[in-house]
Order: sequence, then structure tokens, then C-alpha cells
Amino acid sequence: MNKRSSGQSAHPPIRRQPDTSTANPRRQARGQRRIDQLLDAADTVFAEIGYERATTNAICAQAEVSPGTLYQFFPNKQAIAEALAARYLERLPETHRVAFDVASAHAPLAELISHVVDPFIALHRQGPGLEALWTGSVISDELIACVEGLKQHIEKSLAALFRARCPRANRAEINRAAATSVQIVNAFLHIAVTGAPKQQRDGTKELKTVLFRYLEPILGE
Amino acid sequence: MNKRSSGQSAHPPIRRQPDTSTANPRRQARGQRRIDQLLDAADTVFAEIGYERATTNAICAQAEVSPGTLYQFFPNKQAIAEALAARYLERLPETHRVAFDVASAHAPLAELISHVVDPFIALHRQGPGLEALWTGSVISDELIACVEGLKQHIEKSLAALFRARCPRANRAEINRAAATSVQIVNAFLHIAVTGAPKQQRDGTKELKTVLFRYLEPILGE
DNA sequence: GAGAAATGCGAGCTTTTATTCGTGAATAAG
DNA sequence: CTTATTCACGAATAAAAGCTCGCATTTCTC
Repeated sequence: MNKRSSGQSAHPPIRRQPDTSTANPRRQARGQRRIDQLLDAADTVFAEIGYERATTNAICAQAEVSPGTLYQFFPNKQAIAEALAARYLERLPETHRVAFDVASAHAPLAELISHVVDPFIALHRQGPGLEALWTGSVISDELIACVEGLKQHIEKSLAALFRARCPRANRAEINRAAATSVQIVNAFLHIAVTGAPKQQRDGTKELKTVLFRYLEPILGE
Repeated sequence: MNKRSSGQSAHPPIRRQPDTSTANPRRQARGQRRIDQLLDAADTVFAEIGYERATTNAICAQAEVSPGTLYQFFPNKQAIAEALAARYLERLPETHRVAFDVASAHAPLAELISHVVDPFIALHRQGPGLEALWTGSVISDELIACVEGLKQHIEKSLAALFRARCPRANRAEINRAAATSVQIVNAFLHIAVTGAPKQQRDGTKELKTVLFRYLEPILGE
């Protein structure tokens, strides 16, 4: 059954398993372009029907590429989702830096909220698939852990911002407020990112209203 | 290829396709018990791994029943989810009746909130699978439409309650407040229903806090 | 008790979908 | 130009999952 058995005397034609790591030195520019193209396609397909219902063939079709090409760069379907998540992750620090700028800690509450919320909405608007990854990530344990860690991190940054604003406030209450705020933002993300432009604007505004009324008693005006 | 071709002269052994409609007059008590058993199993499995990852075999195993038996009562996997949704739907009017009791319209706001929210949390605690259906229902267009209709209905009932409380409030604002409130409750459902009892209690309390602060400027104390 | 219908079983059929393999063109290195 | 490597293809493979079929058993009706 071994297909290589006929030519044992010659150098065995070792099929090098494709190196899918991002740091492959031999990767050509063309390859990187294909990867981006495939990730874009996956982003679109995931956003449309979710990870589970997305077939590798559908991703290939969307990218106008054959299955063999896809598997040249990704060892399996799960790896596509993880690579896509990684690509989003790269953009996150910038968003994070802008959103949690300490300078805004003492601005009026409404301004502070906008300053934190807007960058995250903008991030989600960059790619339609982020929400699918963020919310319905029953994809792999690693990915779940990654997203969970991310939320924790955001929560901590938010708590730090709150503490900078109100140094003498109750610590437990601040932490709870941060967790709840993240929860609220998540709830409104979908409506604030998808749908008609007017809906998006209204949704965003309403989100900020909810946050303002919730946070005002804790953080003051 | 036709498996029945050998015995054409005899009465064709018509396999009556099993009647899966809920109103089958010939259904025996045993059959109804099996259906409930299968729905319970599906509820458990859906809650654990979600609809997509749930296999019919897993549901059969959970119900300790063979695949043939499952397909005696359900034409396909999708129908299981729909039947489960229908079973929850049956319980909804009662919840609805209790929650939107007009008598509570003029109670203090905190009381009103508890009166509306608690029955819904109780409903979700009855079966772990409701949340999977409610939130991640990328199952079928019908089911999506059904859940969407349900949310609309709840929204309208809530708006009616708000209007009963504040007859002279701005109509558009009331509707918006109802929609937002539903959104907020949804966001907290998971945490208020799953997890450790303490988490559930804390989550529920926090949910009510958010609602209170959001609604207070609109509905008054 | 006898016939008919409902229920129950589980091996296996069918479809779907992830993944591979042989081949060959494009590209980089020497 | 020659050679090694990457990139690309798409039919073929294989595993998974949905679903069926013939037959056995139970229950209902008369």
C-alpha cells in the first residue's frame, strides 16, 4: 500500500508537510497573499453562516481557490479560525491603547464612555467575522480560552480606568461595574455593527445611554 | 435498484411514513413518553454542545434509544429542535401571563422589574437547552422567525406595561426602552441561569440594577 | 385470540465534508 | 539554464453523521 515502496533505492520523495506557521522564512509573497485571501474568505463565510456550518469548500469557493491550496497553508479547518482570530488579535493592542488612554479618565462621563466604546465598535466593523468568533466561539478549547482571556484583560483595563477616575471608590464595586459594562457592550455589539446605518447609530447611542445611567451613580458625572 | 421490485404482485408493503405531527390521534401513551424522553435528551445535548455539534446518535444515546426510534417520531434533526422549541413555547404563555400582570404596573420600579424578570429567569432555569435555542438559533429560518416573533411579542407586552405605568410618556421612547430592556435581559440570561448559585444570584441582582438605573429616568421611581 | 397499527431495533446505506495525493506550473537560487 | 522549493489544482479518499429498511415486539381494537 505504501506508494513510495517502488523506489526505495533513490532518495525517498519525502512530501514535506506544508509549513503553516506564520514565521516560515521560505514563504513567498504569493503565499502570504493567498493566506490573506483565504482569511478574508473565511471571515466572510463565518460571518454569514457561522463556523460550524461553514464548509472548507465554501471557504475555498469564496476565495476562488482549490481545496488543495487551502490545505497548503492550513492543516485543518480549526486552524483557519485560529489564524483569523490571530489576525484580529494583532489589531487589538492598537484599539486597546486608544480606548484605555488614561488621559480621558477625568473627562465628563459621557465623553469617557464614547472614548472607550467607539474604538471597539470600529474594530468590530473592520471585519464581519469577528463577532462570530467573539460570541459563538464553540470552536476549540484554545480559542475559547483565548477569547475568555481577552475579555478578562479588557475588564481589568476598564477597572483600572475606573479606579483612575475614582481612586477612593469601593474596589469590589469597581470590578463588578467593569464586568457588567463589558457585558452590556457585548450585548449591543451586534446591533451596533450590523444592520442599516441608522440602526447602527441608534443602537450605539442607546448603548451609551445604558452605560451612562448605569455608571453615573458609581463614577459620578 | 428498487428494493421492492421482487414482489410486485403482492400488496406493496407500503411503509407508512411515521406521523410526526403532534396531533396524531393514533399516538399511544408510550409514543408520547418516548417523544418527551427524546426531547429531554435533545435539551441536554443541545445545552452541552449546541445544536450544530449535537449528533442524532448522541441524542439517541442520551435517551437510551436507537436511531430508528428517534426517526419514528421526528423526520429529521431540525424537527427535533423545532419540537423542543414548541414545547418551550407551550410554557411561555403562563410565564408571560405572570410576568406582565398589569396589577404590578404601579408598584415601585424595583418591584416591577423583579416581577417581570423573575418569571423569565425561572423559565430558562427549567431546561438548559432553551438558551441554546434562544441565542444561537442558526438552525432554520422558521425557528429564527419564531424566536424573533417571540421577542417582538415580549417587547410589545413590555411596552404596554410601561405605557400603563406612564400614560403620558413619549410613545417612541417607551418602545425604545422596551426593546433595550429585552436586550439587556438577554445579555444577562446566561450568567443568571448557569454557573454557581452565588454567581446566579449576583448576576440576577446586577441585571436588575442595570435595568433599574436605565429605566428610572423614563418610568420614575 | 386475531388482525392491525404503533413502537422499537440496529446494521448499514447515503450524503456530506474534511482532508490527501499525484501532478504540474510558477518562482527563487545557483 | 538547471534544479530545488513553493504554490496550485481538483479528483479521489475517508471519516462522520444523517437517515432508512426489514423485521421483531408491544399495544390497541374487535
